[in-house]
Amino acid sequence: MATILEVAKKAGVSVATVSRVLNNRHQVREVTRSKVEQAIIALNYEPSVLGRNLRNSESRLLLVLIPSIANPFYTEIINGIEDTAIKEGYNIMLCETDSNPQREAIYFNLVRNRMADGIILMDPTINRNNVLQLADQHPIVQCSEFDKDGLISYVSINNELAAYQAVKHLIKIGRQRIALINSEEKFLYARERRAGYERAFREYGRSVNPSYMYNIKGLSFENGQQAMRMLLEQQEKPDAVFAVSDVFAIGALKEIHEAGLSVPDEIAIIGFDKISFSNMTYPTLTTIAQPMYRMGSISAEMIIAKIRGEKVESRLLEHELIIREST
Amino acid sequence: MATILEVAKKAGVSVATVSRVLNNRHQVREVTRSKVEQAIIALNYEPSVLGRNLRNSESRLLLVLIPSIANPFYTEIINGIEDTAIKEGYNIMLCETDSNPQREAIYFNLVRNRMADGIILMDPTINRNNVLQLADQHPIVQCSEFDKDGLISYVSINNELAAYQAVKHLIKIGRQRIALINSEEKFLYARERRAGYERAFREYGRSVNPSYMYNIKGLSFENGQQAMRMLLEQQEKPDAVFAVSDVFAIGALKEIHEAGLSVPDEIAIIGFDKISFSNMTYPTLTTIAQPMYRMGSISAEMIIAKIRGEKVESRLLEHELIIREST
DNA sequence: CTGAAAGCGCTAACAC
DNA sequence: GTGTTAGCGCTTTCAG
Repeated sequence: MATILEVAKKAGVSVATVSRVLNNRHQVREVTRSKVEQAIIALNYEPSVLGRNLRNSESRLLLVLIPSIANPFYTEIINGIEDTAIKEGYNIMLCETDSNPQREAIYFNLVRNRMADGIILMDPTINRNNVLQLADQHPIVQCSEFDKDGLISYVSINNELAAYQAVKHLIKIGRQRIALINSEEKFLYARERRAGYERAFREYGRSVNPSYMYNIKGLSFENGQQAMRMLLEQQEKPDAVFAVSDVFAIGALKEIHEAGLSVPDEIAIIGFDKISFSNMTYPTLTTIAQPMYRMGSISAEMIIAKIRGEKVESRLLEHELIIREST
Repeated sequence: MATILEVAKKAGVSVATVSRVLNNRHQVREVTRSKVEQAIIALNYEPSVLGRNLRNSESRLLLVLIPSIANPFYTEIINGIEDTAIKEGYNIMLCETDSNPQREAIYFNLVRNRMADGIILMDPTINRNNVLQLADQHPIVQCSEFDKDGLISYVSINNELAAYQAVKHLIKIGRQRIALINSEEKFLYARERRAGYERAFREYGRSVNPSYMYNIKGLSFENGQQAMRMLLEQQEKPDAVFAVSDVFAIGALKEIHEAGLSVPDEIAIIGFDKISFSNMTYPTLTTIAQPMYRMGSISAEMIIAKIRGEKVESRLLEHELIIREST
């Protein structure tokens, strides 16, 4: 494996000159440059990023932390991150926390020990103190879930408003008993979406029925299915469901099918996120579209700006109600 | 940001000693060790992996190349990779190629310039010559799709046999007109699965009907849906479909529903992979389960062994036919 | 058991 | 325009 020194010798120049052509500094004569380039080709030389990183004290790596890569909500965000990261000369290290604090600790150390230049954090279950402590020393941006105190920059959507619009849509199509399948309320998005649900009820002079509101642990299809099973066991079944994720909604839909009920005739259902599956269900799923790709690409821009020492502003992006067959 | 030198000074020892306690070398007196440890805590010191990497000429990073993170087939494999990588002190850089040769080139360079110690390659569309050239110089393992010439280590399953069993299952439940929704045959798995499909036909003395065999571009739900649409336009509709991925099968299922046909009564359908969503469709999907987690974890073990300079053997793992409601 | 010192491969002052 | 040289932060002989 050739080094810069060997290239320099072969080309009959100094390592500094080689470094200059490598980094496209324009203070190199054309003749010299081509001599160097030939030596590079002859030796099949590839500059070691290890030396460069140490010298520049940077890794050009972005750490992206998600709870689970299997959750399709994150995949499009990651696309957005990756595209802009590459454009800016960064690569991403995608890591799953499994919402496991130990893993989280390992990954946080990756930025402490300079393996990564910054973190885009998408795990909502994170320990708040640890994050704040890390944010004190290192660039960090939260995407989707965030800390309301505003100490850490974030990009997200207006969850309260989105939920409000979702439930209002169900009310407008004439539904009376609207259930809520929600996550645990330790998550900000869960609290805000419940608030939106309640606001819609208030606005139409209705009172919420706590037995129609489920907070479930976990984020999988099966969890949504379980919640729906409980809901269907009630004396008076709901005639509509607002699920705070498409994944939950799809699980719920499955359960409704198994119970032999029809969607949307007997039960209307609305999800959240607009993951690609949501268009493959039968019937297709009404949902709130989050601008996931943009959320990712803006997160990447923000974290890179922070790494460069620039000031950045948190952002709330637009969402959109997508009406399809399930309502 | 404290350096090893500052710690050494504070503890009144040399940097060598600090390095020794950092790396748990046992040739350090207990008193000295604790002096150093206190200094580390006092200074809130974190060793820089940049210096260490340069010195050791390794990055402890594994590059994982997949066509698309949105494809659920890969997500469980990645889980397997990540778990064993962490156990061995490696982290993974997950990168999407989008089956784009330019991106592929960027990522291949990551190992050439020592940003990553090795590659787990899962993109089937890769340029063969480039891979072979890279494999000549750097550790690389193929997962799932591989090169039959055996020049590069791989872990996969017996695709021909799996497809044969899938089709045999359809024959055994009495289906006469069994269609095949396949990928492009530039992929080895597509060729092998077709071979398995044909073997089952031969074994039962049937001849294949080319108009029931579709090779489609792309890997998305929509592609499966399109293929099914074509299939349903034939004078004599198929009464069963073998799709080479669950994603295709789910798209096909959607199209069958839209055509008002019932599954499995009018058309039986079998997928491939056993992604989690395959259990949430209506009806649930019969499929071939690939041992995705194990494929991932074995790939990781193999690449790490290679990095260490050990010899490794390619592996074909067991699959399993999972019969559910769609057949 | 500990320290001195060389050096991993690169970049960027600084000098000419 | 180009070369010399001093590190970036760490690990590891080699001495003692």
